Amino acid sequence: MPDLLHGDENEAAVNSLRSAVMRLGRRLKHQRVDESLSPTEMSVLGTLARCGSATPGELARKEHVQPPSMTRIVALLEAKGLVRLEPHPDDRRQKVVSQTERAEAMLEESRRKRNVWLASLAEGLDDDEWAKLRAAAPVLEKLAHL
Amino acid sequence: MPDLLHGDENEAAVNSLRSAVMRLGRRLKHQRVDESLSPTEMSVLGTLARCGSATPGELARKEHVQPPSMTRIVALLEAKGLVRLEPHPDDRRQKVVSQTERAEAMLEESRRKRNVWLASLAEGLDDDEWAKLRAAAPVLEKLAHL
DNA sequence: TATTGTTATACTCTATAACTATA
DNA sequence: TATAGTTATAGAGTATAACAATA
Repeated sequence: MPDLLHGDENEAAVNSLRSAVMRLGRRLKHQRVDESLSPTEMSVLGTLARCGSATPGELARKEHVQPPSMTRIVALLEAKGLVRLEPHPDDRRQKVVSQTERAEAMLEESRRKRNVWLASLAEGLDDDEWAKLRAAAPVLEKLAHL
Repeated sequence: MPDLLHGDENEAAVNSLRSAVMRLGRRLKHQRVDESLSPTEMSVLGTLARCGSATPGELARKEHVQPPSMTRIVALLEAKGLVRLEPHPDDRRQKVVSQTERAEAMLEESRRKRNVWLASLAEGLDDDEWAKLRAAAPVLEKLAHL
């Protein structure tokens, strides 16, 4: 029984995590690397960069967004030339969304910009704190999908 | 030069963190412990529980929200009987916000409800992962305020 | 009949700008 | 003149409900 050992600590961690996630989320909203891209749009591009391509439904599930919201997001990305929509080979109801070359270039550029923010953060965190963040990052990702 | 040792890992962590924070934030929005309380309202109550009392301006800065937004949030909390507003002793422009007994009871109740969600999460994370979350939680809090 | 995606609509949260009162 | 808070308004992002097309 793993959690019984640290039940209270886990609960405290969840409280702390929730508060921190909400506040960090608001900060991240303001420090967009690209002014014209919302956090979710950015996240979708990141997913496509990792997975190659996906249907709108898959993207909606991954981003924890309802299908109509993803329809809108994909349409915005397409209008910006960052995403391509193609018919699904097997199922004519579905569509296949994939990133364009322009999206790849934009992600590279945004990575460069992110380093500026990263540098400013690095001044406030020590090695040990960074190590803890690196260790927790994959767990947070897992948590977001659990 | 601390960060040069793990510069790439830190950058990857930041990418991963941002994505995870945005997705987790959306999940948390949906799993409110109290349907009638927004995440920020909840966060404000948490802050008041920790700090005792604060002015609207202090709360706005802590939550990374603009003053007019905090005005609205405080008004909503007051209407729900969770917060009390009193005149500032030294400065008649300011106000002092503090939580009511009802807020304390509600926080206790919400803590109980949170355990349900916690229990479901515990099934998906092992001891090691929980340890990483516990270690990173204070760093995330710090990051949110940096 | 179930599922994928879309359209139309409304809501929640936050921001900006302009204003009031106090310092 | 500067600061704390408020009012009024607008905008971004998401949700729900109803619908179309395909399985």
